[in-house]
Amino acid sequence: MTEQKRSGCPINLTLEVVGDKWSLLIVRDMMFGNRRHFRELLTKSEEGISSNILADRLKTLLDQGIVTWADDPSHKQKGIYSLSEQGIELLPVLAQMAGWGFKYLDVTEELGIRAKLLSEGGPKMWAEFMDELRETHLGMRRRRKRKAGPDVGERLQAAYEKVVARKAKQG
Amino acid sequence: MTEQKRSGCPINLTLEVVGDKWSLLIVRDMMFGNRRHFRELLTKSEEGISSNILADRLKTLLDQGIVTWADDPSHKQKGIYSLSEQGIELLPVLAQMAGWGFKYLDVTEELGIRAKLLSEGGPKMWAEFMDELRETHLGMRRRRKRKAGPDVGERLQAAYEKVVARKAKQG
DNA sequence: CTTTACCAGTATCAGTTTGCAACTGGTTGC
DNA sequence: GCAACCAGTTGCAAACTGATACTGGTAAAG
Repeated sequence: MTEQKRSGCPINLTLEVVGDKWSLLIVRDMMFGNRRHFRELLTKSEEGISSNILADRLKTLLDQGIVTWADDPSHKQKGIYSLSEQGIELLPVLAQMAGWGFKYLDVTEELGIRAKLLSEGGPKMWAEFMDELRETHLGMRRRRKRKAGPDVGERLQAAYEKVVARKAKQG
Repeated sequence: MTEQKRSGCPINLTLEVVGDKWSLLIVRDMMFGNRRHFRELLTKSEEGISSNILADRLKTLLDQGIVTWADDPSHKQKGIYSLSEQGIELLPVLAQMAGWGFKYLDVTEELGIRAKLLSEGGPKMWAEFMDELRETHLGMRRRRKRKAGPDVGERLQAAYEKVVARKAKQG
């Protein structure tokens, strides 16, 4: 109600919505890790979010229309969180942030490989990945023709696992 | 020293650096408003940042190498803040955030017009603007040939002023 | 040369947010 | 029917935020 905006600038408004240390990480985990349940987001979080913060951020992401919620028919207690179109369209923001972080910050190899590929892939790859997200989160048929090879999501995941495996072998 | 990272993920690391409600607004004002002095950033801030927060954020932006500081020869007390290459390369992040905010949030017309143009202009326009920023902040000669028309920065500013003028006339 | 305006911050302190840890109330699988 | 799992909620100390006042100095005007 009394939530007054500091200004009507699009950058400011975006920051008021997702400009904190956790919201975009939740979106990231839903996008790239396909975490859809509260417990998944909680326990598989690389950064170790705490449950009250997760609950609070999910509430605002829901209020903002960035994610949606639905019953999980397989389990009376479970709910499924999905990205909305608005949430899916945060991908380019995340991709640019990932690219910048990869270039300038002290990124670990296994967690940086996705950023590298996504950055090299550019807007075309992002659009393809967003189409895949529309399929898994919105239940939409893909507009774009399915490419011959594996999905963008699968390629990113495979590249990540390859690095993890190599590092494990090296010890 | 004891500043431990939550994870080595590029998105997380980026958020740890600029994932708060003010840092990117300071960068925005330096980029699009050419605010270079403390007082300019303080008093011309659309959102009304307070001096302690501004001082604190400038300190971390300096620590992170996103902005640099130099004496202003014209005034013994003034310093000039400039964007580094690393800071200039935050432009695509800001542009994507601006585009998303413009599309989904309650942006005012005069503050949204730059976002609209920048979004429509795409990566090519961003690259051109970044070259202009390298000129004004790094003192570099432009690599790209100077286009016939006015600068991107000038075009954005002119579009903003046009909207302001029209709204003033209307009432 | 002295008064006023401007400059870059710092200090203080109340209010808010964060985040760990423990807990609630329920469901599912064995 | 009992252990494990589910989605959160609660309590509380510590950290962070932000409005306001203030410091110590420089520049410009009269």
